[in-house]
Amino acid sequence: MPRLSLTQEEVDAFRARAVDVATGLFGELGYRGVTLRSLAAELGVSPMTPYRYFENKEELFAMVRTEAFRRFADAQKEAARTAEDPEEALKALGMAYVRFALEEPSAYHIMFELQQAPAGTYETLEREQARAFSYLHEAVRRAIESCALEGDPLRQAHLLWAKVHGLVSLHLAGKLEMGCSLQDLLPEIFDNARES
Amino acid sequence: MPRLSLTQEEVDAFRARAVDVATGLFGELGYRGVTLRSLAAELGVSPMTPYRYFENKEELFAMVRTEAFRRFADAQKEAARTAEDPEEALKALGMAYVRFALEEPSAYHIMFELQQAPAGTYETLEREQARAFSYLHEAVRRAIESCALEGDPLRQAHLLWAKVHGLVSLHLAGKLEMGCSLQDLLPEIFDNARES
DNA sequence: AAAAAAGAATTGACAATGTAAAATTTACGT
DNA sequence: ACGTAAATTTTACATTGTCAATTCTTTTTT
Repeated sequence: MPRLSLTQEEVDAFRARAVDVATGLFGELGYRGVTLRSLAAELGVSPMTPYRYFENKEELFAMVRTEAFRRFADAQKEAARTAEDPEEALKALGMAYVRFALEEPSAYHIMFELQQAPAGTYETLEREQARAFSYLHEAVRRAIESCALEGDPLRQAHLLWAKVHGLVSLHLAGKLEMGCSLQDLLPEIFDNARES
Repeated sequence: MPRLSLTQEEVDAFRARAVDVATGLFGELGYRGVTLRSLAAELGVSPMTPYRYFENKEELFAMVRTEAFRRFADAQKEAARTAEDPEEALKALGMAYVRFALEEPSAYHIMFELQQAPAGTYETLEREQARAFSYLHEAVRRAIESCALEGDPLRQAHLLWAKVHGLVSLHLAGKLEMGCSLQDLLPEIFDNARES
């Protein structure tokens, strides 16, 4: 009886390469702008080959988003790890958040695209999303514990997230150009956070 | 020389009806989910008829967004008009903002979709977007003038907008379900605003 | 009132896409 | 070497956006 010719490593390698290329394409051209044929061409394989590694375009897209969230979550994790006291941690997380959004705007676009697949469709994606938020949640919890912040941790974490995300969204949507840049507004958010 | 058979009113009427139907479809199914054929069927005309009234699908979509922004801007305008003092105005604008997002979530989705056409493509759309923001901007200006708020008007207006938009986005993306609802978080934002 | 003219609507057609199914190639165990 | 099953490619098709040709309507001109 013959064996598999594709090892798990090979499968993973192809997927990783495809996701990598697709990340650029999706970010640049949007979901509609990417065709599986062009992706296949970019990868140097025939049009149907990706279907051996991805269920369909939707799943490929989900994987691209998942990877983006993974990178983002890793950056958050690192920021949280580096900081010493809770207050520093919050600032570091905010900086890391914005840095990611500015360095990978297309990834950020894709991550927070409002048109979502019905919840529960892609577990890994949702797990990475949750993980990305967890570091902020934890940092806020500690900040409150050490009295650098007040209120309910989850609530305050959401508020902070909302503020930064809102700001970044408006910035990326080009709505902050009128003399008001992200850099200008960011500190205000952190200063604000301390006193509520 | 022969005359037009279609009066401007008839053209506008068809466009309005098409935009109305399309609003529901786009909101429910997303851009990809809507086909001009299905829209035409819904309107009871042949597949190509919409092309007499819209350049293409993209323009139809832009018109749908424009109308959504117009409704939103009108709601903001009304909220600003009703309020007596500047502080009330701010609160009223925030309430109106959230009310619109909750009552027309699909419109809100479409309005703030991150995948944008290159700026300058649809003037009317951009004009309505700017108008939607202008009422908040003006209210903040007055609040600062009457010392209910401090700082630079444009800056503070952007901050407020970012906060509310961020919160609403997270809510609509289903990211605030964990015991933290929009209703809970909203007041915090307004309280916060007064002290920066 | 009939014909002409041009606008409006429909129909037909085509290229691009997602993807299913068939056909082919490749690689491994015997 | 050879058979077998996996991997890939090739074919094929339905759906879409949209152009072009055709038909239908309405209005002006004679």
